Amino acid sequence: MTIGQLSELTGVNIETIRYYEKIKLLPLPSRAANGRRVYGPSEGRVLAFVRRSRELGFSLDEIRALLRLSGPEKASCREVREIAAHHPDDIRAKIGDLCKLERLLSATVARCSGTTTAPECPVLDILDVQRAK
Amino acid sequence: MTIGQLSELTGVNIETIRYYEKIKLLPLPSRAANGRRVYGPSEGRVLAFVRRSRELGFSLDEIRALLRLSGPEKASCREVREIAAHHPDDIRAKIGDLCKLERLLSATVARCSGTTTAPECPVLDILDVQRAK
DNA sequence: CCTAGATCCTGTAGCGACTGCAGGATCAAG
DNA sequence: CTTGATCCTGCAGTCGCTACAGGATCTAGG
Repeated sequence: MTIGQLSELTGVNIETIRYYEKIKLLPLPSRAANGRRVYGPSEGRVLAFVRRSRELGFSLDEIRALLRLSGPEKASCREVREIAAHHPDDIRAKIGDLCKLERLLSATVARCSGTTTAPECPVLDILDVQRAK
Repeated sequence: MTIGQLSELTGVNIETIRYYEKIKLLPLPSRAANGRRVYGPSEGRVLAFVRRSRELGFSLDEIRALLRLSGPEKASCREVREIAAHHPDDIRAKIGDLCKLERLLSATVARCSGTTTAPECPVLDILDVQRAK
């Protein structure tokens, strides 16, 4: 598989694949005689794992740790749990923040007629004056 | 007011204030004889505006635009509305993503006993195999 | 066989929004 | 007069990419 095909298959940008290689998230792939990278199906699976983990909000460092744990068979589920466990809390907190924010912003934009001049604009008011959470 | 007091007052890091100045988000402050930055209450208000806008998810470029609109009295509310209006949608989309993610992750972590070895760990499974949204 | 365009290579610089540090100057309190 | 806090400038680093520049090589069509 060429890097382009791997990119196609996993939905990960070519540049990003090379970047992952550079920061040693992915192992150095073998090379064809012409110097081009050659990938097999196992590399595809690893990269898909990385992509999926990114989508779930894990950092590249955490993914590195997860890959280490999923590789050699000796790893314990508990360690995986430790990495994964704090995420739902973070996420819930973020959701809460965003919900408050969404209510405030859309209510404010709704009150904004679009006709008055800036000094009376509710959107500017809310940024300027209002301190309510 | 010194930069430290301004930082205290607004909750914006000193380094960040200087950064905002460098990228011309904030105007150059006047200086005391010893070369130190001196701020008045109006600078405090502007910086608080910036902070609040950041909390609401506006980019520094958008904030620059909002400041321009809120400054000279001629600005129209409609332009403000244009900048603000697309945010609630973005935010709602983000909330939706995060909710799905939170459900998936916490259900998975719950299923993870912490006792099995890595190959059977549900957390690793979900990253590795499962493709469901 | 030749050419055009696609794909690949390395290496480096840029993004946003900061954060941190080096190395020095100056201030305020005891 | 000394100590420690605060300030100054300027630059490098963070994260997770993305976008070049400038070249080499592959593949398909004529």
